[in-house]
This record gives sequence, C-alpha cells and structure tokens, in this order.
Amino acid sequence: MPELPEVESVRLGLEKYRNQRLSKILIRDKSVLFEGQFSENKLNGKKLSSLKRRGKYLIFVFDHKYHLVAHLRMTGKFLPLTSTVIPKAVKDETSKKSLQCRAIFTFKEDVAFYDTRRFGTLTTVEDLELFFSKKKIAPDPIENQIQAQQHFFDKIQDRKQSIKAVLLDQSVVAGVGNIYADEALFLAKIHPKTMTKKIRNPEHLWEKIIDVFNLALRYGGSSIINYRDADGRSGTFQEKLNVYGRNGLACNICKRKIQMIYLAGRSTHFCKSCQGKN
DNA sequence: TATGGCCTGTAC
DNA sequence: GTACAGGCCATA
Repeated sequence: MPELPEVESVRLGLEKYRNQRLSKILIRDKSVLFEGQFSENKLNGKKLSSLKRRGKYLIFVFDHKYHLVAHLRMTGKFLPLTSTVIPKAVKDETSKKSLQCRAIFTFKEDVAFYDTRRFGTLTTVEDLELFFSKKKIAPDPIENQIQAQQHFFDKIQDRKQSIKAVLLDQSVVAGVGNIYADEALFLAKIHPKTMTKKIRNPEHLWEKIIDVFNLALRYGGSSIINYRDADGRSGTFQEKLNVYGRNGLACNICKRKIQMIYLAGRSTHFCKSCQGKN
C-alpha cells in the first residue's frame, strides 16, 4: 500500500522518462479520472520536464507548466507495459481484465497505469498550489521539512482525536498511512489511543515520523500486499517493521506480544509494554 | 467526528 | 461463502 516512501520510490523509478516526449495517451477506463478533469490535449506531445511528489500524490510536470497528478491509492502502479508484473490476461485487449490497465502513456516505451481495484486517480491540473490547498494536503515532510514540521505542530494543537487518527489525516501530515502511523508511534513510544493534546513531546514524534520515512525509503518501501515501484520491484522494508502486521508476535524490544486493536476504523498495531498504557 | 462506500484479490 | 485489506470522500 503506497504511502510516502513507496510513492517516492515510484517517482525515482519514473525519472528515466524525464525529457521524453509523451506521444500518446490511451485511457481505457475513464472512471479513474477524478473530478472528471482530464485534458489529454494539454499533455499530448509535451515533454516530461520533471517529476514531483507531495505526500502520496505523484506529479508529472510537462513543459514546466502542465501537470498530471496521480494517486495510487491501494493498488495503483506505473509500470512498463512489458512488465511481467502485469498479468497476461490484463495485457490481452480482448479480455475484460484489460481495463485494469486504466491508462497507457507512450513515451519511448509504453507506461501503464495498472490498478486492479479502481481507487487510483489521474487528473490534469494547472494550478498545483490551488489543487493541494483545496484538498487540504499538508506540506511534504521530506521536500519541505521546516514548513511541514511547523504545520504539524500548529495543526495538532486543537485536535480532540487520538494521535493515530490524527496521523492518518493528510491535512496534518502528508504521506502517513496505516503502516507508518503505527511504526512511527512505536518508535516514539506513544500509545496510539493517546489523545493528541496530551502528547508531551511533539518534536520527538515528528522526528520519528521522519526517521521511519527515511528508513523505509532506503529499503525501497514496504510491500505488504502488492506495492511495486516503476520497475516492478517490491521493496524490502516490510521485513523491518516493528509492529504493523505483527499481531501476536514478539516485540523486537521487550519480547512481549504485539497487540492489534481497531482505532479510527483501521487496524492498529502496538506494543502495550513499550508504548505505555494510554 | 465517526461511519460507510468505493473496488477486487486473497485468506480462511 | 464471508471477512478483510485501506486512502479518501461523502454523509449524518
């Protein structure tokens, strides 16, 4: 499930298409386009000038001014159409499954936006700042650390929710999903149910969020279910996880059993002993 | 502020 | 067959 480190890994993998011309766009499944906004003609024939990312959003910049904004949600992937990660049935244009290649972007090679579930989105955007402010996406914690940190401290002041729920809120910190929320709270030794305003040392928690992002980035992300980067690789950070998906297993620090509860509608993993009572 | 729905594959 | 995975949005 792509969170910030996974999206960043995808971005890096797509760098090889930089300065290439987008000669064709084939939309197979129009339902991936959100807000009904997708102006193919704005991108067609334009050169990919750079690739950016904000939180979990991937941004293709064409001719320095036209933007294609993609969100992978759970299962979205950008892959060469030739990749073996895309099943044969999906490549077969006569098959119903071929719709899972929601779109195909032709650079020097065909790049597919392959998404088994239909949660991923693509849209063309002119004013990026306006787009992200409408969506209330916080500054990117890696690209814009100082700003993102201040934003985080400001936003958590008046929150009346548990810290776990708040970490999942993209308007507070961009790029944290269920895995890294649990992992960051473990590293910060904070119980996920802790009410946000009771956090005594937000600086320390912020540090741990950044730590876990950087660590995951070094390993090319986690592939709990089926995340793949732009070269079809899966990343190995899942082997380093302390709590996520480790329900009932021994804590790496104290050897007591990792617990799982439901919080903010999400499975939440923690060590009762390392992360206090509440 | 909490919830259900969107989707489909996988595990039981 | 059912439950579950979860990012985000709409709804109450």
